[in-house]
Amino acid sequence: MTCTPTHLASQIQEHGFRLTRQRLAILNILYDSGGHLTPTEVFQRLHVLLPGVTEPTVYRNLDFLRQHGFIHATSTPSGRLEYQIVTHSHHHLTCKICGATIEFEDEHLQPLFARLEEMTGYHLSEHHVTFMGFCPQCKSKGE
Amino acid sequence: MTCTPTHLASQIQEHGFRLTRQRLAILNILYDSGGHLTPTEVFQRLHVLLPGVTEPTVYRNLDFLRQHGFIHATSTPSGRLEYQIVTHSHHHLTCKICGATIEFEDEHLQPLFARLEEMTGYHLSEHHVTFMGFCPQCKSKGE
DNA sequence: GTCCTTATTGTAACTTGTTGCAATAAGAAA
DNA sequence: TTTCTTATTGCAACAAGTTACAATAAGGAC
Ligand SMILES: [Mn+2]
Ligand SMILES: [Mn+2]
Ligand SMILES: [Zn+2]
Ligand SMILES: [Zn+2]
Repeated sequence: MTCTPTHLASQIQEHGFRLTRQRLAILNILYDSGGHLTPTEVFQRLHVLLPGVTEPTVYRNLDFLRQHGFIHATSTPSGRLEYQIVTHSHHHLTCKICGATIEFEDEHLQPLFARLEEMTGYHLSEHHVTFMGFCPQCKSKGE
Repeated sequence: MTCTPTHLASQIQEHGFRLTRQRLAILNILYDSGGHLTPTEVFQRLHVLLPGVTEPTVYRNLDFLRQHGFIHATSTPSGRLEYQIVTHSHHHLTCKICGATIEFEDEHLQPLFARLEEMTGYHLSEHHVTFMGFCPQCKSKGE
């Protein structure tokens, strides 16, 4: 799976979507960051590259790219979205107290997904889930 | 597990927190609804009961009640939070296309949680997770 | 009941996210 | 290259959510 901005850009065009300067810049920003970015963080960096750009363009493009599978979103504990170019399928475990986040491989979720699909008839499409808990350091402090 | 507003109210006081009219009214609203409510929905209903109440009070109390385990929150696909008084431990499966949501019992998630806890040293505290996918009706239409 | 302490509230200003619509520019066609 | 179509953008106004701080009221002591 190649997930460079260049590769994603041609995917976008192959699907018949327009490759705007804004869209390409957002892909570059996400790629360079390597991790998760909030829409505000994307906007701040994008504003440097393309001074005229506005917030609605950022929100609309992040949602557009996510809807078509070019990037992934995950919910934070506070109910916001963060975006990322996912190169290896993974999920997250975040400490409710200190925020420490670790990743775990998608394969660990597959048995559960298989069972849920069998039970419910749904097709599970989630590839970037965040679970909440307490890290080893904070475990003693609270429930 | 008794989860009536009256019972939750005494729990709040037993923990040394103050039982304000606003706090009690929010519990009643969530209890009467029976399902998930957004902060805005809670505010609209609360405003009828206690005309002077403001949005920050709603957001602060929903977060307060959640933090101390009196109510539960779950993330929607659009990255917002919804709140509920959870009487039986359950999770959700939501269709990305039509929004159809079904519940499944907590016990199905326990084997995964046990394995993650063992692998990572984290203590998983999540009791109200929403997974995304495609319902049987919408399954054919998109990935 | 009155008094006291301070957790909780309302206010005002702010940040973050969304929507309708006219102006623009991506990409196809000539 | 120039022209054409329309997806995408910027703009303006709005909705949702957060914060600092002074005013209020919950609940314990008397
Ligand atoms: Mn990730
Ligand atoms: Mn629920
Ligand atoms: Zn921690
Ligand atoms: Zn559906």
